[in-house]
Amino acid sequence: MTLSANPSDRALARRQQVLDAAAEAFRRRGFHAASMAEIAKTAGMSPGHIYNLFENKDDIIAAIVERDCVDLLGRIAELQQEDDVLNKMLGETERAIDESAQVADAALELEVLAEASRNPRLAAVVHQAEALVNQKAQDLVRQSLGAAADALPAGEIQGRALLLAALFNGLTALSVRQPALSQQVPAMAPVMRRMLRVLLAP
Amino acid sequence: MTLSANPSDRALARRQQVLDAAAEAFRRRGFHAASMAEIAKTAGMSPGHIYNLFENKDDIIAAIVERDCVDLLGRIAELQQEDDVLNKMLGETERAIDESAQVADAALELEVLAEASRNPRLAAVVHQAEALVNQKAQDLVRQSLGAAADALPAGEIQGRALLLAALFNGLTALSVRQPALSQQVPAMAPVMRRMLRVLLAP
Amino acid sequence: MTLSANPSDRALARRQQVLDAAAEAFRRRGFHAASMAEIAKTAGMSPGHIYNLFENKDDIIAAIVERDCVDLLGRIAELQQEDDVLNKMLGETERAIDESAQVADAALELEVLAEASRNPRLAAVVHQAEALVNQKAQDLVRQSLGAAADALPAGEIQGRALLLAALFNGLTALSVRQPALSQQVPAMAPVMRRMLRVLLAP
Amino acid sequence: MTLSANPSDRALARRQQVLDAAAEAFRRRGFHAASMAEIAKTAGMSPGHIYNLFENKDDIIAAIVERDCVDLLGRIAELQQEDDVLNKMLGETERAIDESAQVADAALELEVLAEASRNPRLAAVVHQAEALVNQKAQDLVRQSLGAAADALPAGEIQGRALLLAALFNGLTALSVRQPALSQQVPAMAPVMRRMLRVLLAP
DNA sequence: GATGAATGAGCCTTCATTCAT
DNA sequence: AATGAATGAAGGCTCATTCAT
Repeated sequence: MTLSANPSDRALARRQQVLDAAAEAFRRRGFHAASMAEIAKTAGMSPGHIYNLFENKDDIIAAIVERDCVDLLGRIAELQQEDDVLNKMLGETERAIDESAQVADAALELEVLAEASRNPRLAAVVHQAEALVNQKAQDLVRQSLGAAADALPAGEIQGRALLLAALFNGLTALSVRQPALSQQVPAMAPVMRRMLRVLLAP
Repeated sequence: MTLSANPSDRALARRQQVLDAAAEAFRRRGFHAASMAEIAKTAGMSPGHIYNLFENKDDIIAAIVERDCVDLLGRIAELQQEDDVLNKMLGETERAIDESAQVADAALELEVLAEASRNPRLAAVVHQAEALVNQKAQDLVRQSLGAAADALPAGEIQGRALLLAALFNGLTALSVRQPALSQQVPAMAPVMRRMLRVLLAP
Repeated sequence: MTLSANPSDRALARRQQVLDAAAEAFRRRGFHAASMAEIAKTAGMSPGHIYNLFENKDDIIAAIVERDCVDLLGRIAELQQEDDVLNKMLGETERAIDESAQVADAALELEVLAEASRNPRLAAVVHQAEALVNQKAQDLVRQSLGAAADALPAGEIQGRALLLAALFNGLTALSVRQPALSQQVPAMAPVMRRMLRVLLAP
Repeated sequence: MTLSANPSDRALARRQQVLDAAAEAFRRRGFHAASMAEIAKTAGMSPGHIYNLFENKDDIIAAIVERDCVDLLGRIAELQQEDDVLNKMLGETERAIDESAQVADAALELEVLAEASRNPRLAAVVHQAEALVNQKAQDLVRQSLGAAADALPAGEIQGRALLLAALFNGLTALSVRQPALSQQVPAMAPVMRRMLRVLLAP
């Protein structure tokens, strides 16, 4: 008996290596331009072995999306720990804008979406992830509204949650269009705060 | 001597054929997966001839971006003809959301952005287009604010213009994430109207 | 009636334009890399029209070889005007070496030979040209030997003529191998003179 | 574990297969007309795999030149083993002429030179090879001259070595121009012997 | 588990050549 | 005589994927 984890754990760790390597390669080169050879090299294993861990290249990107989704859910959950969600977000507006506008991540995110609009396998993963995120976003809005939530017309919560998502997705897209969006954060922050109030205040 | 247009016009028409074919192919398959052969076939010409009209594949997508940019500028200009920009937009909110959320266009738009984040040639075109659009967006905000525009702190106009852009870009991205976003338009519209007021009202 | 020459003359002049343009393009880029489009542009006419003057690309290079052959025959003929061929050549050894070692021309000449070893049409032209040149070379050797020529064994004249040709062809080839052969002319000239004596003196 | 050689040896053997196949294809079709597909088929592997062994098509021809250079150096070294270099060469004149005049090899050699005059990568290889060969040729001349070598003016050795190279290069070129040069060997041999004496005797 | 040699389909691009005008 | 738009075959090269070891 060795000290090493069981086979499944070992495989899981190997998968993580691949996901890390792939995420970096995809970010740097894009999904199509990143080669399996490059990923394998970065991950410190042979190209052939990747196929023992993942079905194919698509499978890797699907796994990355799933992992990123878990991250996002975690961050939403953290936010929900706060007593006053709105004020927490108002206090972190600058940071939140800046994070959404990181071009490096933006590229991968946009490419994933573009790819998902054609690749059913990836679409399924994205839709499932979005369903979870949207659910949490609605929870967040409801929590932020407090008692006032119950008085709202049907669909109001969902409308707010969707536009909240749109706003942050939009910053990601805009970060590619605007070469230096992060320098515009001071201009955007006050307006952003007003919009967050529209979305999260009763 | 014929009645036909001059050579330059002919070439221009041929270029349009290619752009139409390419836009469709890119939408259907993605930029990388769409082959020049496929584009040529759809455009009704030989692959070789495309290279008499465009430098290469990149050049085609750059031209598509430029064409789309002109379209968008035109639509903004139309909006500026209105006396009351804000009310015009409030009246067309549903239609505007729906248009931003057309998945077919979304795919191409997102892929262009993803590609631009790595391809300098395309990045230049996207940035230049965005500069024009952003200028027009600021004009629009200023016009909508009327006299109140002058009293605002520096950056306020730009902040509003940017978040206006982000909002619509975000709907585009979200349309891929949410399989049936167009069915959520009724839920989003009222919230959207409040956000537009934040962005366009004094 | 115009002042222009008759149609045939006009065509001949047009052909010369093409040959000049092609020779330059071939020298600069090589036979295969030089495109008909480039030649047409340099020649100041359309690609299509070249095909009214020449059968195809091979035909152009064949015509160039023929023209160069005429040049060479002319230079040999000039030399034959001299009373004392050997001394004339000994006096011009440096210049002769240098001329054979012009890399720019060398490239085309070598490429023509390489091409001729596979292309029967071109081979025919090269062989015919060589037959003429070799005949003249033998005449030159015989003239240089004077009365002593008659006493020589059969084949001696031909042997000398062939090695004379080999020597100059060899300088052409060597000029590509040796990056700065022209700087070696002073070292080669004295040896070259001794070799010329072996070939041209009784 | 097998008895097979280590991976590097295997790759080396595969490279040789490619070089053999490519040399044949280049000879038969020329460098530009020979396709990678043809080379791959002859070499008994897929086109793709060639790119695991060589960077690209240029790299293959460079390797062929290097291999031929090693061959030539070997043959010169053999000659240097002889006590009396000059007499050895005089005894083998016919064979030497015939070997230089093999049209099949000639085509490849000439094409390499033509290509080298435009392709810097190949030029570097050719120049480096020539530097080695020229060095050996000078050694050979010096050895053949014996003690007399020291009394000669500067540059004399180099001049002889260069013209020795030119002579054999010239036979190669001439073999393409003269359809049946090998039948002229008897005519050339006596003259050639006199020239070798000029180059190698004190 | 792990390697990396090997495959082969497919892509972008070039270019000699043709032909309607 | 002259144009230049148009063709289409072919080429070099890449890369996801497989498989013997």
